[in-house]
Amino acid sequence: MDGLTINEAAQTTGWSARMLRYVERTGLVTPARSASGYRLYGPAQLQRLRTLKELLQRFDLGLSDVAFASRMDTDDELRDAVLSWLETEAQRPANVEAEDWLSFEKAKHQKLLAVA
Amino acid sequence: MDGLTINEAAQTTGWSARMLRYVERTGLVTPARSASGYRLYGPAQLQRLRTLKELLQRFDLGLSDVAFASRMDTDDELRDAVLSWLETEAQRPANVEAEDWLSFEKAKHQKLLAVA
DNA sequence: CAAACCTTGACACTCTCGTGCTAAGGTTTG
DNA sequence: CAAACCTTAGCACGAGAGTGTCAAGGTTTG
Repeated sequence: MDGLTINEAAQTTGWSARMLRYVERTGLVTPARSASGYRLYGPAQLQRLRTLKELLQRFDLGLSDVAFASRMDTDDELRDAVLSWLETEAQRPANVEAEDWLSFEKAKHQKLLAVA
Repeated sequence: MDGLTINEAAQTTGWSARMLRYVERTGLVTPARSASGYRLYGPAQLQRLRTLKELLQRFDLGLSDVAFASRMDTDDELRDAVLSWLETEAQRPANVEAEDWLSFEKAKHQKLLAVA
């Protein structure tokens, strides 16, 4: 059998076996499987698990954060949408298009009488 | 007073006043304040709130996801660390450095007798 | 074959997120 | 000045993240 079983992997990586299964569910580190279904962790996975642990601790992240980053990394549409939202400078009420000012004044003066 | 108050902003954007305060806490949309402390939403903030809502619904994201993306966008160290973790091809136990194979075989054979 | 290990499933508990609502106390405005 | 609105603080609650542990049933191996 080629690879460490879950408890062995747990001990060399510092994760608990329970968490290894959980990490697998998040899709971040997926071990191979033996014919009978045993999880088999190879060197690549082990390294990945160790660095992942470091990453999470260093920046106080959650697995879901990294999972989200991964999603953004592969889903172009998502990444573009998020980045473009972030890039539209927010804190500058100075340079906004006329159209915006219009609806703004409208709302401000009508005081929302015609809110959709 | 220049800007919509929280309840007015809530109605034009579709968020609840409660959520507007919450969104503010996440740091994603911060309104100005009047002398006496009232939140004042300008056109830029209102637009930002509307598009944020759209973004969340379109991709089924949480505010925390966008907040995290924002953090990655501004924190170079974090972004680099996360991206480099994601970029190290995981599922290829084939091309791993010798050093890795070494510690791997070691662990595999010693069966973790010397785990720290 | 029996001990040691693995698998999935599920109960449980702590935290955070996302929301609503109420309370006590200032601010604005007709 | 009184009604209407704002502020922060806090209780509450369902949902999901993160983890442990136990149960029932296969697998591996000395």
